[in-house]
Amino acid sequence: METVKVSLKGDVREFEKGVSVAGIAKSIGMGLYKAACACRIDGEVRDLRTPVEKDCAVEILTFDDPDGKHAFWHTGSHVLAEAVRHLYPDTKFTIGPAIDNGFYYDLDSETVFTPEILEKLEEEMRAIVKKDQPITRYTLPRAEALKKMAGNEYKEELIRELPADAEISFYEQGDFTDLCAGPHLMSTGALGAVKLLNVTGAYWRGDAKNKMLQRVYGIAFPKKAMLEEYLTMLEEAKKRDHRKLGRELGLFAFRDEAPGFPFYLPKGMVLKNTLIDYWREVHKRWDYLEISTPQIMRRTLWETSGHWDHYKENMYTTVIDGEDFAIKPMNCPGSILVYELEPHSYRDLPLRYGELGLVHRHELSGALHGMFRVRCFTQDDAHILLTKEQIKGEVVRIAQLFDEVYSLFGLHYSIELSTMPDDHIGSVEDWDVATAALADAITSIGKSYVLNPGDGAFYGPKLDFHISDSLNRTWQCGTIQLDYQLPGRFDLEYVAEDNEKRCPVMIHRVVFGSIERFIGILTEHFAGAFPTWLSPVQAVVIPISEKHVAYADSVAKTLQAAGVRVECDTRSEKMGYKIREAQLQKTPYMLVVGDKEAESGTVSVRSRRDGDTGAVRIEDFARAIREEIDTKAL
RNA sequence: GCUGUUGUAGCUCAGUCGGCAGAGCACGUCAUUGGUAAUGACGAGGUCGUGCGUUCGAAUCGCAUCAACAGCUCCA
Repeated sequence: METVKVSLKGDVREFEKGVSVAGIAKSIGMGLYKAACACRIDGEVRDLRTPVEKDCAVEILTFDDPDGKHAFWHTGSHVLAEAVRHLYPDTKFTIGPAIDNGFYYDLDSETVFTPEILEKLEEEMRAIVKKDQPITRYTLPRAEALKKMAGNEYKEELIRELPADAEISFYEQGDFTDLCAGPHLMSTGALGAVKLLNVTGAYWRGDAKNKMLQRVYGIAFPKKAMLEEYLTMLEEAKKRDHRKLGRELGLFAFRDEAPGFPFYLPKGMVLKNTLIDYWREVHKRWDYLEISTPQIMRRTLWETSGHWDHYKENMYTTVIDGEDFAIKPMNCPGSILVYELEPHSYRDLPLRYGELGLVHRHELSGALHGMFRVRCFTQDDAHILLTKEQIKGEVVRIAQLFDEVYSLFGLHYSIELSTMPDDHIGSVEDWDVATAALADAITSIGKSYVLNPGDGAFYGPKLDFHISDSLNRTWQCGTIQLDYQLPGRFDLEYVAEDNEKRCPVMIHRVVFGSIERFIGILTEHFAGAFPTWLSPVQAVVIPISEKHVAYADSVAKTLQAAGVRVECDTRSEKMGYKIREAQLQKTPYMLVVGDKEAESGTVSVRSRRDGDTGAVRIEDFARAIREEIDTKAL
């Protein structure tokens, strides 16, 4: 008998050559076999059915491993497809992958998959899981694969894209067969608890020109309790939703009269202004010069910049004295006009123009999403003009500034490098150099990035800084965009050391992204309980009865004088009622004052986080909260 | 923009088969003056998103439209 040596977590065991990984798992124990979802052979994720033909290291992946989960959910999508096949046999299957949180299947069907139908499908899925059907894998050469999928133009298209000589793999369970690369579980019974979440539209191959399919989303777990825990987590996440909190906390609002255009309420305005104060402090320290450019500028400007050709769909336009003007969707051309006002020397570079620019963009109605995606927003923009030699150093400097800002809020971010899109201006060579410069700068400071091919701006590649919301969806906040095009289009110049005139490079960058999106992110990140320095109301004084109103007022005045945003709740309600309300408003400190406090010149401090923390002298409280605000403590 | 879903009081939501529009919270008045998450009584508040239609009669059925939500596409 020929054997192979298999290393399992450092433990080397011998098996018959050609043994499947499933067989190996079984030999270790039925528990592991049942929990196994996929495996890694010499570091590569594979199917449990893979025969082991040579000595190697094998790792059995369960649901606890991300790749194990992936296989688990991928099988979930096949079970969904089988259920659809049983109940709606005319449906054409397209693609059905696992995603970060579950799986989906894109279906082409005359039937509209309503929530009621999803329930029926879910029932059918449970029946399939209960039957514990074995899942088998086999391969076919292209011609036979095409024959097998005849009549399904989607699968045929996918098969034709594979190499002509490829052995094309299929997975089969019950009466359902799917073209699929795997890996998959060994049988449908392992799926445990399944749930279909919703149905949405999705274009075939992600192209809006193609037919829109129906995408059914689902999730599955090995145990029912895990599914319930997940659904509870989703409910909890909804409570952090900035749209809900924004209303409850009186921060911002939307009206039908202005879809996508936010209204800031008094408390939201305090938050916004506090962020802006902080932004000014940081940018002054990092040598930025603040400017402000007009809201509406002549069409010819946007023609020169290229926006009129490449961004017109998103621009609001108007006519002044019979001439076309555009409401700015971006701030860069304005900054360029400022740069042009006077000649510049290489000694002035990098020249950093900062601008809190209010921009308007006609976003598609379906894309609007609370403060995350609006049609009118303030970018904390900056345009930096510099020489090619200065690029790397400046990008490093910007990335450091970003890190300082995000760290202050305790935000985690991921970086994406977006490269040249189809619709672009400038030569491929320029794009290559610029893209490499960005990549180089990020790696040089020990950060890593994910490549996002073809997603750059039309004028240059960019580094995007993504931050997650309460549901783990990521939103682009910061961006650093390198631009070799605009300065040339405007014939910008600087006088170099050798007295020659040269054209500078431009960097566009935002840290918050937009104040609106950042406020949305912060609201969800803190679940509305902003750090004291950002809280619209930092402390509320609560007199126990009307007798104590005068003292409460004096406490409020003392704190006001110390620069604390304080309110005094003098309504004739019981203390418990006022505390409850202040707590629900996530006010950092509640200062309860009654006879004892009035006599001793103290306040009884209740923190929203730690509850009643006892009485302190008013001056001491003022000093402590001042310190907390000044250090911008989390 | 596309696909699906949802619009009833400021908020959260009931409203059965087409037959007088409902609750809790919030709001107002009055009483209560209190010690760390909701005091009590009374009161006011809605053209049921909007328009057109079907019907003796529409919150309820149909069509259109607006907005929101989930996702796709797009994007800070």
